[in-house]
Formats: sequence, structure tokens, C-alpha cells
Amino acid sequence: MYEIEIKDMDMNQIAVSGQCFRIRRQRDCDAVWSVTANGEYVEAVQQGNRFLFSCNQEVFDNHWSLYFDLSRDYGQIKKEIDPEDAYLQEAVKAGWGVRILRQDLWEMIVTFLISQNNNITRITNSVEALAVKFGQKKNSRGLIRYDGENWQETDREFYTFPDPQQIAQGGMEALQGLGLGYRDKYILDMAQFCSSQEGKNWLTQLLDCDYEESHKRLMTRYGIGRKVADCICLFGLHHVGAFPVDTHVKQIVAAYYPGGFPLDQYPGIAGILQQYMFYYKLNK
DNA sequence: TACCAGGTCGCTG
DNA sequence: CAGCGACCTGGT
Repeated sequence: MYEIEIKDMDMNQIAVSGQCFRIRRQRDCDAVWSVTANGEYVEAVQQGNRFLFSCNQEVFDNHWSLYFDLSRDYGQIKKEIDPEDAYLQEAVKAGWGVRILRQDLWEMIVTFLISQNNNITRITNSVEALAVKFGQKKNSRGLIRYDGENWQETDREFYTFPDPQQIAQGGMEALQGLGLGYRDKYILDMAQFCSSQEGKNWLTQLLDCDYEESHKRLMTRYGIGRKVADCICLFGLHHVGAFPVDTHVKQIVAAYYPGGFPLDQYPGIAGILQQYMFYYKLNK
């Protein structure tokens, strides 16, 4: 176990902010969060700014610290927001603990292919169904309460998110029954492409492209339009200047930003502000 | 019963 | 290039 103090972070807000679909409350205990990412698993308990993780400090420093984007000062971001912008200020007040996680590129590609014209409950179910069906079952450590106040480690099982080959393996047939709907063909096409050498290179090279270039390259693939490409840039490549405009953001802009959202005012951080607004709209 | 959900595709004008 | 209907599916 490892205990650490972290500012500007709230597990619940992150879990329901619509950027990740594999952070959820541990089924046996509401206070425990289970997090699956990059082939690893950890559980966490939060009390205010204090967090207890089920991994040791070395694993936390090498893995989870990066995942939770701890090197970025979100307090500073908040200070850069226009104090006159009432809606954004309200959004930050509500979603003060939202961060942009550093998630796996391939997982984000598949996840946001699933997300189109869909809702968060169904996306979550489909992502988990993919993991259970095609992912690898692994063992890790979790947290369990042993008296009123203290925690100890316990064994857990989890499923990794499947790689392209694992998803492509069974063809269209294997993708039925996962609630993917018509998106199944996009996912199969992407899985087959990313299993090829050309696709592997494409994935690797995306990591080195700037926002403009990666957005352009993502858009060339079947099933990825402007919005999904922006989500992949923001959540899978950590281009936090990307500003995905979905149905909710459209509604926000229409209601509160008659002249359009002032993107010019926030170069390089618009995606973080978008996340505050998105969280606020869905959870107020 | 219709409409909606973190949209995109394919077709039409 | 812009506009528009179709689209899996589960929930209100």
C-alpha cells in the first residue's frame, strides 16, 4: 500500500467525467475505486486530499503517477480561467477534481469509436465486455477494510484491455453480443489495420505527431470523424489543447457562448476546460 | 411511442 | 462543400 496527498483530484469526478470507462467503484465496497489501465490494476481509497493505493510506492511513481497526470498543476490551470466567465467558474467549482488522464492510445481509439451516438452507461458496458471477452485475465492487489478505519491488501482479478490482434481474431461474429451495435464494423476494421505492420507503424508514429497532424491522420480511418479524433487526441495522446465538440458541448456553447467558445483565450489547455464543462453539465 | 445518447457515413444537390 | 437520413441499442 502507498499513501499520498494529491491536490485537485477527485476519484468520483474523474470516474464520471466521461473520459475513462474502466474506473469504477469496487463492487464489494463503495469507498474503494478500482482502476484498470495499461495492463495494470490498482485500487484506491480517497479521504479529502489523502489517497491510499493498493500498490507500492515504486509502482505508483513509475506508473500511476503518470496515469493521473500528477506532474501538471491543475491549480494553475484554474487560475488562468477568465474570472468573468460565470459558466466556466461554476463548472470548475463543481468539477474541481477532474484531471485529464494519460490513457493508452489504442484503448482510447476503440473506446471513442464505441462512444459515437451512444451514452456513457452503454459505452462502459461495451468496453468491459470487450475486456472480458478478448482481454487477458490477470491477478493484482486490491484494498479491503479490516476494521472500522484501516485497510489492508487483498487479491483481485482483472481483465486487461485487448490488443488489436485479440479483437481482430474472431472477426465480426465474435464482436456480436457486446452491445456495440453498428460500431462493430469500425472496431473490426481498426483492429485488423492495427494488427498489420502498417497499422503498428501508424500507431507508433501518432505518438510523435503534434495535435494538428495526429488529428488529421486519425480522421483518415473508417469510423473516426472530427469529434472522435479530438477525443483520441485529448485522452489518448494527451494533446490537452484539443476541444471535442459533442452534443453536450454544442448545447453549452449555444446556451452560454453566443459568440462561440473563446478558444483563442486558452491556447493549449482548452481540452481541460472542456472536461470541466462536460462534467458539470452531466452531473449538476 | 418517439426521442436521446461524448457522431459518422454515404448520398444528394 | 453543406445538408440530411440512416444507423444498433437500451433507457426514459
